[in-house]
Amino acid sequence: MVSNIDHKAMEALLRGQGCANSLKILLENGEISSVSTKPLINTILDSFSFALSFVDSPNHPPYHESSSQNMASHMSRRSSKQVQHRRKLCVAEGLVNYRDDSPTMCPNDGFTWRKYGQKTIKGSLHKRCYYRCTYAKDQNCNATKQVQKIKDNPPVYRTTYLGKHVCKAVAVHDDTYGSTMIRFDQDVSESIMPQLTTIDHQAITMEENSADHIMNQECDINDYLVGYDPFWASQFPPFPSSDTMFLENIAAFD
DNA sequence: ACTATTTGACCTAT
DNA sequence: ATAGGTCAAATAGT
Repeated sequence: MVSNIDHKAMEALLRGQGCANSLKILLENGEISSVSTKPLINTILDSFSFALSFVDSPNHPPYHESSSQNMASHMSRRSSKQVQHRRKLCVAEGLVNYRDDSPTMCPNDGFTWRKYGQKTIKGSLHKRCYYRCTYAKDQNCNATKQVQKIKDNPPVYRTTYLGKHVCKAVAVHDDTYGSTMIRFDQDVSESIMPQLTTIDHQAITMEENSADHIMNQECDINDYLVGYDPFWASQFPPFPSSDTMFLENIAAFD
């Protein structure tokens, strides 16, 4: 059973893939220009950002309902302090945690962030940077993220998202940011993006393993390739090129 | 002047 | 005592 939230996230992913397909056709036809490709690229990035934003959705039913149950089942085996710390880390009270390893330092995640610190991490060559939502004060948004370079060649940055966004800022796009491409030629529910699977899985993962293994998506960047799949192409017709289309669709979701 | 970033100090958990 | 996370004054950029 797919929830409404999952459906919307899937719609956004399909939209992104539709644009990727359109971009592919343009490239194959040699119709390459910033005018024709930029809107497509922007929409692809925004679609994925929008889909990711659902992961942080406070209304995500599977997370609130079942993750609490999972937590409760594990609490009996842990001290209250341990549980409190674990909660602070990630799991309880609607907090959503998601880790992304990307070849870019600032993946376009649809939100704007303000840096508030950095630390040298023991055993790591690179400092960890701490960001909080730009609207942390204005809208009491408690979302934060940590970015740390974990590989040099090729450069890979690990971004760990903590807390949930309650601000109204969505889909802020910045062309200087890169993106992580996703392969669509496998089972969508399990292989494309682990963060789109049920939060149950995340909670269990975090309990059974150390926090360092939460949603670890450390992959070779060559794994992130968009493939053409006739099934998805049939599910998603060619997408009109428009910078505003995505925001309009967001409004429609409200 | 306003906003964002830097960075040493401070706090908390282990 | 140490490590990781946050604060806040100083600084830089616009």
